[in-house]
Amino acid sequence: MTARRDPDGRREAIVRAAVETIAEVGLGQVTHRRIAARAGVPLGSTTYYFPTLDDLVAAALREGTEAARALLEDWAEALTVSPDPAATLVELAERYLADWDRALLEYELYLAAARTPRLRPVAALWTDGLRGICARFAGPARGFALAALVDGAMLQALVAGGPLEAETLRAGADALLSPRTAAGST
Amino acid sequence: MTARRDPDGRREAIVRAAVETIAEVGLGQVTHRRIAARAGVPLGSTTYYFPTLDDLVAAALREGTEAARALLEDWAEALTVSPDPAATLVELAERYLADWDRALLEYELYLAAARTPRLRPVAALWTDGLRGICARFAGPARGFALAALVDGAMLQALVAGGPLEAETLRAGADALLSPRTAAGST
DNA sequence: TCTGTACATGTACAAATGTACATCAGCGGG
DNA sequence: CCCGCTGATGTACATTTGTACATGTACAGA
Repeated sequence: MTARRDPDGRREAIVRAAVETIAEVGLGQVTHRRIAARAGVPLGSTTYYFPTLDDLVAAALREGTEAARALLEDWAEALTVSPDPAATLVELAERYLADWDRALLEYELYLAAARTPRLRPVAALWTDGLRGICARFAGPARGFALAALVDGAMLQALVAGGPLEAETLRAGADALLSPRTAAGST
Repeated sequence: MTARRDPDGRREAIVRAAVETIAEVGLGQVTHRRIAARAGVPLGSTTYYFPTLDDLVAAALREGTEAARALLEDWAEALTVSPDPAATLVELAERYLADWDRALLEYELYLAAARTPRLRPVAALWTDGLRGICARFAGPARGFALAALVDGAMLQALVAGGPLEAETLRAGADALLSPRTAAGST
């Protein structure tokens, strides 16, 4: 049975393949041919749906990041009902990092955004989301610090090629979430 | 006056050009030709001194990171004599980030190390150095958290394309360096 | 059934790239 | 000055890549 036409589905399959390809080989090694092969479509399809490779990559980064950001809603909920937000935050970060590809994609996006201003709104999907959540529990300044800590701790785990250092993040979260000033401080 | 032979100097010039090229265009767009042009040497020189582009890139990453790590000794000294280590740390991070290229190189290295285990020892030059210093002031767990916070805060500044958020880092450093448990806690 | 439009494909091509290496140049010692 | 070794150069080449597009196919409406 020959597949029926499904332009939307095909376009999405290409974007999904691009997400996976970026995670696997990094932005610098992404090619049309790699994406096409991964999506199981002919080479010409990638340029049919996207004018340039940059456009395809941008679409992939956006899609990957939107998926990650959607997770943050679960984070917010889990932290809200948790009797121990610091411990919960550690668990959430560990779980996030368990999907290595997703984490790599995030940092690929960060580095790309550092060089390419038009990607910054995409990167902000995650950073602003995370910061917003952390600020809800620790106030603005400490909350933003907590978000930076989470990002930094996960990055360091990636660099070391190992798991998140739970005690490190736990100690930091404890300090930043300590009841001393979190709720009422400016 | 024709330049005399200086193989060591030439090799270093190539590595230096590679460092600058990586910072400028990112690891994914680094080419022999770009490095050679930047170093002001003929194309063949890059392959004369380095068997592969990967070897040249690795040498550049190492050199760039060693230079950055050497700065950490200044950090240690400044923090030691400072009456307000948190404020000093913020200043040091701000100054580090003022050299945008250097900061970009660091994160390029991080991301590369996440994918390429043989680069991890190079990345560890910075992460271990920073962690060691922070641990000296905040103890192991909180010190490691502080190091992650510094890395995360700088990364977020790069992503946003703006300056370091001093208040954020300041708030985090204050919390992690608070006298409550820093000196004696395990 | 025919037709026009949209979807899809695979080829072609110019440009770029890493690498290899034949050849040339510099230099020091005899 | 000559020679051999080391340093240096620029060309060549096979491969890869992004992009363009002619051609073919699918499909809905008349």
